[in-house]
Formats: sequence, structure tokens, C-alpha cells
Amino acid sequence: MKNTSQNTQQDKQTGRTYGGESAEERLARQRRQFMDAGLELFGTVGYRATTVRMLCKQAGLTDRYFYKTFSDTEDLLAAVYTESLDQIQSGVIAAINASASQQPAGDLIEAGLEAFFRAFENARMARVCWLEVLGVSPRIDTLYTSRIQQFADLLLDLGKSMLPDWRLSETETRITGIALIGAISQSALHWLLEDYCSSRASLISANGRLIRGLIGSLPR
Amino acid sequence: MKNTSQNTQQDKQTGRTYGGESAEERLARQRRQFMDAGLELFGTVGYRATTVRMLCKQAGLTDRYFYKTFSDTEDLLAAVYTESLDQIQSGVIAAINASASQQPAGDLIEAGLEAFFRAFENARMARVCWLEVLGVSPRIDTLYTSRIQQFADLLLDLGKSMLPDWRLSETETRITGIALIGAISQSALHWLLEDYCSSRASLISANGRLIRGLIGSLPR
DNA sequence: TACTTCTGATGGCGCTTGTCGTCAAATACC
DNA sequence: GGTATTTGACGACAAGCGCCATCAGAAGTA
Repeated sequence: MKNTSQNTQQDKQTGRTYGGESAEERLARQRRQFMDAGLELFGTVGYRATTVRMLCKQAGLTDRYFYKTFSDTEDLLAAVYTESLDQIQSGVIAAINASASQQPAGDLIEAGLEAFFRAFENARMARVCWLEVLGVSPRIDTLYTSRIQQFADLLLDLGKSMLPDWRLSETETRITGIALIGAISQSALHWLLEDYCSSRASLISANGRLIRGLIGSLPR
Repeated sequence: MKNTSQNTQQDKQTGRTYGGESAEERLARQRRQFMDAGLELFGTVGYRATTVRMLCKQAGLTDRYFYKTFSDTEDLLAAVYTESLDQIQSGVIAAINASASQQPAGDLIEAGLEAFFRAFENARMARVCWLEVLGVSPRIDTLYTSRIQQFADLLLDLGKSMLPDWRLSETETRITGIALIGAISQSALHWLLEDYCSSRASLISANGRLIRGLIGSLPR
């Protein structure tokens, strides 16, 4: 016999304070602990090798709280990925905007690349966002695609606003944006997989040349 | 009591013919069946979801023969990846060489890109080589990195031979090559994940412009 | 025809996983 | 202080995994 009591009874999701924290505060803290544990484990031992037990041990919580917030490890991966990419992305945008508002305006391409590769030096984030997230499931694939697309669109809009006579078709514009993201990503990925043995400056230089070359060869 | 007979006895790995096949022929056929099964399963349900049992069922063989040739599924993945990438790579090189030996010589960049994206339309191969192979293990990561590097080097050597005054440093040359591979890869990957909804021509066009732009902006 | 080798089918072992239930202790409310 | 809720620790369960052993029958060999 299911719980057939009044909804008013069920709806009291208030909970009560415990350990000096309200129910929402506890939930938020637990979520944060699992997010941190996810970034740590996904970014080191990898997503497929990470189990619920490991996450709980790392977070210092038990599985009950894991399932209270996330449906499974894939769910956590999506959350960690989203948060990490948000962070990287906003860092790049901020750096570009900061450079643009300088007097005189700085080199936006250089500034953006610099911010990106700096963020990428966080190996855990880099690993999660460019390695672990790939080939997990159709759902994660979709998330990955849409986020890359979003990042590309963001940069393209910025570029278009600075290059008044943009003549490429919508389709080619999107492909070009993704290709640029791919160029930067792949060189960054090799940087990571080779333990950052090249200098950041050389990565910025090579990718900067690529972008400037593209701009120079746009139809006019 | 173990088999303590003469080594000559153990060394007769000849086996005998069975079903009209010699021992080596059988082994080769079994290997091929598992390779095909691997490409099929890794390329559809994905590497992490593929089990030994599934591979055996797909190959129409039993696990005994799997372990006779491969140590584990990761071993098979490496073999399938290597074979698939070899195939794609040699196709691209062949197309470029064919175009170069035309009278008059064709557009090498166009020819290479055309061959690449045509090969990429094999979704199973594309998935294995650009999705499933990532983030599996350090060993596979190393394989991936070295193969991408090799592909980049191949194309760079070709490019350098056609651009006599190459002035980039060794480091920047390598990064640039990898970045170019990344640009092509990422646009191809999105093509795959979006079910090939763009036209091949638009991908070739966008990536061709990127490459030509780079060539135009090389130091001279 | 006898004997050996090879094959496919089946079942089982030990292990790990996700997931759930229980229970005593800690904490908060009245 | 008494009662209800929350917490952490622990164990248990079915399921699925890699891997191995067995065994009857097919295919070759003498």
C-alpha cells in the first residue's frame, strides 16, 4: 500500500536544520562535495574507472546522498563537464573583453588564447572536458556537441562584429568556427598528453598564426 | 605432472589442417572475424559497452579463440584503431599523390580533404578513431597521440616539400600540424555527431580555406 | 577403423558493480 | 528530557563481468 496520505504531508520537503545547516544548505554542500570528487577522480583515474563507491569515499559522504542529487555517475559527469567548461569559457571571454577595453586595445586573439591555455593547464579540467567526456553515451555526446558549438558561436559572433564584411554562408561559418575550436583543442590535448612539455607561448603563437591566416583569406 | 617432454614436442606449433584450413589460416581468419566484430561493436554500441561475450557472439566464435589472439578488449581496440587509421591515412596520401601526378597537377589540398571526409563517412571507423579511442587508458592515449603526430608529420613533410622556404621552428611546426589535424578532425566529428547533415563540399571548403590561409600567413 | 586434434556449447568460479536496507549514534525540536 | 529526523557505517543482494574447465561431437591422421 503506497503512501496515500495528503499531499500536504508529502510536500513538506522543508526538512530541518542539522549541524547548523538548513536542508538546502546541506544539499548544496553535498552536491559541491560530489562535484569536487568528480572533477578529481574523472580528471585523474578517468570516468570509466570511477565508481560510486570511489566518489563517495573521495567526497566523504555515503551513497545515499549521491543518489539524492545525481541519478548516476553519468549525471555527475555531465554536471562537472558543464561547470568546468563554463569556467574556462567565461575566462576566455573575460580576457578578450578586458583586452578590448584596454587603451589602446590589446591583441584580442593573443589574449583569448592566453586565457584558454592557462585554464587548460588545470589538467583535471582539461582531461574531463576534452578526453573523458567523449564516447560515453549519446546523451553526453549531444551535450559535448552543443557546448562546442556554443563556444564556437560565441567566438564567431565576436569575430563577426570586428570584421564588418563577413561573407561566408551560415553553414561554412559554423564549420569554420568548429574547425578553429578543434585546432586549438587538438594542440592543447597533445600538450596535455605530453605532460605540457612545450611552452605555452609556442602554442599561442602557432594557433594565433592559424587564426590570423584564416582572417586574411576570408572572401571580401 | 606438467608436460615435461622435449621442447621439440612443445615447439610444434604447426597444428594441423581443419575444415580445409591450415593452423595459420584459421588463426588469421579468427583474428579477422574479431577485428570485424570489434569495428562493428566499438563503432556502434561503443567500446566501454562492449564485452568479450558480445564480441564472441558477433564474431561467431567462442572466447577461447579471442584470448588466443588478443589479451583483452583493449588490445583488440588498439588493433582495430591501428588498422582503421592506416586505411584512412593511406587513402588520403594516395589521393594527394594521384592529384599531384595529374597533368596538370590538381589541387592537392582539395584532393586530400575529399579523400579524408569520404573515408570519414564510414561512421564505425570514424567513431572508433575519433571517439572511442579517447580516454581509455594511458596506453591507448599514447597510441592515439603518436598516430595523430605521425599523420601530422606526414602532411607537414608533404607541405614543406612544396613550400621551399619553410621558416617555422621545429616546435611550432609540430604544433601547427597537430592544430590542422585538429581542425579537420573536429569539424568531421561534429559532422558525424550531427548525422552528416552538412554537405561534404562545405566541409572541404571551410577546411581548405583554413589551410590556404595558414600557408598565406607563413613567415617569409 | 582407431586415435588424436580441434571445435562449439555450456556452466561455473571469483570478483566488482550499482543499489537498497538496517541500525545505532548524533542532532534538533517541543 | 522525550521524540522525530538525519547521519554514517555496514552488510547484502542480484547482475554482469573476465576467465577457465569440461565434454560431446566433428574433422583430420594413421
